[in-house]
Amino acid sequence: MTAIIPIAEHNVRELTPCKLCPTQKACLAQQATPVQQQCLADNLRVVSPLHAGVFLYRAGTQVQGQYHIRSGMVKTFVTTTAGEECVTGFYIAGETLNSGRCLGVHSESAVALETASLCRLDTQAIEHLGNQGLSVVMLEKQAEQARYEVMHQVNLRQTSAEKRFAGYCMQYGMRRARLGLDDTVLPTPMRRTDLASYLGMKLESLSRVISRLQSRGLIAARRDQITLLQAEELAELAGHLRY
Amino acid sequence: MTAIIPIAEHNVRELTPCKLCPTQKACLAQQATPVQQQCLADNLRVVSPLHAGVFLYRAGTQVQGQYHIRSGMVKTFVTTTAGEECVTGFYIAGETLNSGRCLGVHSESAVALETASLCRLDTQAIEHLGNQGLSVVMLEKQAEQARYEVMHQVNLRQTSAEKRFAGYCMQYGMRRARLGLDDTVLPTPMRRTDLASYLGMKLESLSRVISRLQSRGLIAARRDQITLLQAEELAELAGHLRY
DNA sequence: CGTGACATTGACCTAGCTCAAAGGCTGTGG
DNA sequence: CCACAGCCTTTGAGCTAGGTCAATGTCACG
Repeated sequence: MTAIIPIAEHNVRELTPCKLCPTQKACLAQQATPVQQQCLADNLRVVSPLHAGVFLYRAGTQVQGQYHIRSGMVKTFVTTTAGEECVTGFYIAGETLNSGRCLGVHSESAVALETASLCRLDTQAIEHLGNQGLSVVMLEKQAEQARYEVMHQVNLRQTSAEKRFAGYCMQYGMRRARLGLDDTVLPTPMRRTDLASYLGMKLESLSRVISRLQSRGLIAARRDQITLLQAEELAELAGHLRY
Repeated sequence: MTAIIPIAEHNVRELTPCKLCPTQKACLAQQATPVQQQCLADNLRVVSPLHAGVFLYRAGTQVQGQYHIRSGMVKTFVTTTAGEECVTGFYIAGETLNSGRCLGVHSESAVALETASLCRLDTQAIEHLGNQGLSVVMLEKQAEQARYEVMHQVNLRQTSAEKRFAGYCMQYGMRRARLGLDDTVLPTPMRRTDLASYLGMKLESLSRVISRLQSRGLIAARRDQITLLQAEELAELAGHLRY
C-alpha cells in the first residue's frame, strides 16, 4: 500500500526563501529576532517533496530532527503488536512533526498522504537554537502541538461516533483557519480507514456517520473533501470544548 | 467536592536538598552539569504540600511555570461546555505538570488527589535554563510526557473497555517501575468516576470491568489500590503496544 | 450510630461492531 | 479510448458491549 523508499534518498538543497513560504504565520522564524532568523536560515534545510505513500521516518529509527510542513498532509501512526496501524495524527502545512524531539528513536512512523514539502531542523540545530534564546519559542511550539493532542484525546472520549466526527471537523477547521485558509472546506486526502482509526471507530461506522450527516444537510462529502455546510450545528453536536 | 483555595496561598520556601528527593532518577538535574545544577537549585522552589482537593492551577489562569512532582498524585482535567470534568491525566512522583509551558494561560486545571509535594520552576527560570544549554533536556522531558499521552491516546481507541483498563494498568505500572517502585501494586487515590472519565467509559462500566477481572483472578481491587496478580495475562489483554 | 457519598450490581436498550454483499473510482493494458 | 480488475467505499442485517436508569451495598466521617 505504501511505497518503501529509504529516507536517505531525500535530497537536501539550499533553503528557498522563507518570504515565499505559505506557512509564515506558523513558523518559528516569526517570533525570532533578526540574529535568530539568520541562525534559523543557516540551519533549516528543505527536504525534496515527498510523494503520497513515501515515509518521512519510521518508528524505531534514529531521530534526526524535526520537520516543519510547508504544504501537503502527513499522517503519523504506531503499529500494534497485532500488526495493524493506529493513526495518531494528521499534520498540515504550518505544523511541526516530531516537535522538539531530538534524541532517541522515533516512537511513530510518518508518511505523506499527498505530495508534501517540508523544512528540516536537525538535532544539532535545535540544540544550537536553544542556546541562542529560542528555547522558549520551541517549547511553546511543542506545547501548542501538545494542546491539539489533548483536544483530540478529549474528543476520543466522546461516546458517540457522530460527536467524535463532528469534533474532528471543528478541530481541523480551526487549524486551517489559523493558517488563513478556508475553514469550511476540508481537504481529506486520507483513506476512510485512516480517519476511522484516528477517530477510534470502524470504517463502516465512519461511513454511516458521514452518510447520515450528509443526508441531514450538515456536510457535503466527497472522497477527498468534506465541506461543512452548517458549522454552527456541527459545533453544537461536537460541543464539548471551545475551539 | 473539591476545596477552593486560591493558588496564592501556597507558600514557597527554600529548596530542600535534592539529595533527599525520592524522584532523583526522573529529575532534570540528573542530566545537568554542575554549573547547570547550581542554576537549577537557584531557580527551583518547593511548593508547600497540597492536600487532597486543592488546586495547583486552574484552566484559564496565567501560566507561572512548570511543576515537578516529588510525591503524591495530581489529576489534570478540562471542563466541557456542558460543565462536566473530563480527566486528561494522572501525574505521579517524578513527572512534570505543564511541562515546557511558559506562556499564555493554562488549558487544563490541576488538582491534588492526595497530599502532594512539588517543585516549581517558573517561566523566567525556564527561559534562563534554556540559554544555559538545558533546552534539549527540557525538550526531551516534554517529549517524554508527550509519548505517554500518545500511548494513552492509542489506548483510548481500543474498542473494549476491558482492554482500555488493562492498558491503563500496564502503563501505570511501567511509570512506577521507572521510579524504582513496585509495578504490581497500583495506588489508586482517584475516584472511580475520574478513572472512568480518563478511560473513556462510564463508571458503571469500569466497575463491571474491575469486578470481572477480579473474579477471573487477574487483579485484586480495593477502593484505593489495584494489585496486578497476573501481569502477563493483563499485558496480553491490553496487548497493542510494548510498554 | 446515622448520614451521605461512593461503589457495585441488575435489567433493559441502543449505538456501533461484525460479517457480507453490492456499488464506484482509478489506473492499467489492450 | 475503452474495458477490466482491484481497491475503496457504501449499505444491509444481525448481535453484543456498554450506556442508561434504578436499586442496593459499603465505607468514612461526624
